[in-house]
Amino acid sequence: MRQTKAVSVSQANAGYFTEFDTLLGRVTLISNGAALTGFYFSGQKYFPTAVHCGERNETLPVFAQAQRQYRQYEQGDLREFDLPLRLNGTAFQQKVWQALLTIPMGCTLSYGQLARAIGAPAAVRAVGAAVGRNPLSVIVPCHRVLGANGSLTGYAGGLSRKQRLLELEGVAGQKAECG
Amino acid sequence: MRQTKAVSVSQANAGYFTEFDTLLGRVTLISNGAALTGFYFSGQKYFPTAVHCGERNETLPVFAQAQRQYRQYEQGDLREFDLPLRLNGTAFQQKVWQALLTIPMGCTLSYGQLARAIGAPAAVRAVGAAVGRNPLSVIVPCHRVLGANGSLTGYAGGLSRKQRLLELEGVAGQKAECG
DNA sequence: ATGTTGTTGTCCGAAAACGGCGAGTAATAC
DNA sequence: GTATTACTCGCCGTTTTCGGACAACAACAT
Repeated sequence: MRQTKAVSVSQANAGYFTEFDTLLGRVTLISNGAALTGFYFSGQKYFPTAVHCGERNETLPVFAQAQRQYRQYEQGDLREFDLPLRLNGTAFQQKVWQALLTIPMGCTLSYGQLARAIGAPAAVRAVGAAVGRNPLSVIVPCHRVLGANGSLTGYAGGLSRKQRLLELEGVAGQKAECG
Repeated sequence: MRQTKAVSVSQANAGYFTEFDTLLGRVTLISNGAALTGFYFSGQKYFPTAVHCGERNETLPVFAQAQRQYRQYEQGDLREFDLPLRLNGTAFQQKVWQALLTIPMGCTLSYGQLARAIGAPAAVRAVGAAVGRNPLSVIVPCHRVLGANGSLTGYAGGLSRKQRLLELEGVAGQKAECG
């Protein structure tokens, strides 16, 4: 009677979640109670399994805060999110996501530039993978990363969302490297 | 720069813990907030890493309840614990631990008997391993399992503790199978 | 444009190692 | 002759390790 995999520690789940609707579709927010740990568009790739989402919670301050700021962002009235975040991931992923946080609105970067920025110039594909696993869409602006030739390449939430986010930020599709 | 293992989900920790002293040394209790999930003697093997313990909490009802009952047990005034428990483990481990819960105070069983009891008569060593990983010392009475020849064999909290627990329960070291 | 190749972190499955045993056999102790 | 001890080997779930496949790239060749 061999077992498939084993739940091992299991420790129930990580916290709370809520949902709200945006111009780009329904969004699920996830939190550990204090910081925001997830921002996923509906149907998004790598969406965490239910067990990681925890229980629904409509009163968490960080959720209200995130929604408020997202509304402003959506209207073009917010250029930078200011929220308690918690990025759960490997050391490599953390480095990549931290680097993403430094890309200002309206600017873009290529995967290669990003790789060089974190000191792993050859790990370009690995960077691509890490960018794809970004748990905080929009807030950690992985949509500001384009191919070296300016192509959209990919987006866990779908390329059309990436396109619209960039338009919203005033990037018409081509590269817009800043500094 | 290969990485060792990756924290992957991590999801912070599982809940709360507290500590108290007993005749057999300091004990750490762990809980998810509702049920008791851990009872570990200080220095015990397989003690969960800090990340699983959560934050200190001195007011949790289940902690008070557990300490009260343990005091009574320690004095020989309690023959059976009555607490909300939560056993986190693989399916196999759960079966083993559940079986342990049915061994009455003052009785013992061998690893082989235990294996047969859960319907896996050949999985004797696996049973031994599972018994060793028991997260709720004393409460899930893994100390009541002896070798087929009545020897103490092993105990995550140290053989002397196993010995003393058995003495407390009126088992003088030899087998005391009940039924 | 299209195809090919180099690179590297992560995921996943397979395989091996590891025990809180126990039964059976062989080697001693009376 | 019994009775103990010592050793060997099979058992099986879990944990660790290891190797291969994959990918939101980029540079180069054609």
